[in-house]
Amino acid sequence: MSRGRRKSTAKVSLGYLEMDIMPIVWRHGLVTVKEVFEELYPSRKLAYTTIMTVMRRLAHKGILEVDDSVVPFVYQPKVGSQELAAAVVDEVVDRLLEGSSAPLVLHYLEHGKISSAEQGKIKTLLRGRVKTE
Amino acid sequence: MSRGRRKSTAKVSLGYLEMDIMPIVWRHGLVTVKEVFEELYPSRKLAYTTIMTVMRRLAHKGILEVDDSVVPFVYQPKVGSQELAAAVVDEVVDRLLEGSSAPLVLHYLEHGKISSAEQGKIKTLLRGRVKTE
DNA sequence: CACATAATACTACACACCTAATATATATCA
DNA sequence: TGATATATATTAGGTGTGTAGTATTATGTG
Repeated sequence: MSRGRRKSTAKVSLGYLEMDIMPIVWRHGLVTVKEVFEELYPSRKLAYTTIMTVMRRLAHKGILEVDDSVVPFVYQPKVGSQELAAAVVDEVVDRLLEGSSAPLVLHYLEHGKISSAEQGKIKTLLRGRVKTE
Repeated sequence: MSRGRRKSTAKVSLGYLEMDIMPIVWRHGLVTVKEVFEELYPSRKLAYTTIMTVMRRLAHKGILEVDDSVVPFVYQPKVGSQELAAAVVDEVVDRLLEGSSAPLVLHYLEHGKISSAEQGKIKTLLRGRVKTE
């Protein structure tokens, strides 16, 4: 059945500030600490060095990649948003829901905002599904 | 669009051990520290007092309720698994995916195990959906 | 090149969570 | 009721994350 191992991104655990920074990085693709700092500043009055510390930690975790051959350093994401979100959420699903994602899916279908386009994708997926169980 | 407040369960944040304990509590409904300890022990060789400390913390967070009128104390969940999982995952979705749950839903429809019964529910839901967005 | 400016490195503190040892209180049994 | 077993309370160390100050290094400018 090859339900295979928890794939690549193992041992994922992110703090809230780390999570808040990631979307900015994804939007930019290549980004400096300063750019993240300035984009985040209006909503979160954090020190520049705070952002730097956190971005360094993200790099240390393998979630960001740093090019330190130029100054200021240029950061870029090593994993995509869906991949990372799925990895983080998997930890929760595995623990709280003991692996069954269905309740969560139902929850979001009921309460989340899903565009028509996405509903279409879902229907298509459902048609072609192999019923696992 | 009433992006409204995060409903009841506000400020949800659980550690991994806290999460590992919750399914046991849900299964029992009413449970003592000892029962949780014994059920968890085969897979996690933790001290009895460790479980006690964590369960007390969960109670402090309002996730468990304690009846200390009897000894040993009896704990019970104050929130259901789906509700709690959704609250925790919402934090991640709001941050990493900036609120759009669709990518996650698609991810689980593709990679998660969804029973036929659940697929049926999903289809029904989809049929009756108000297309938001 | 000297100085100002910008960036990075280092250090640190607070709090949450995991873990558990030790101390104290509560039941239970002979 | 005294001893024993059981449970709870207290205390604490280690690590991760949020936050940021200070020190050091690199860059740009006159």
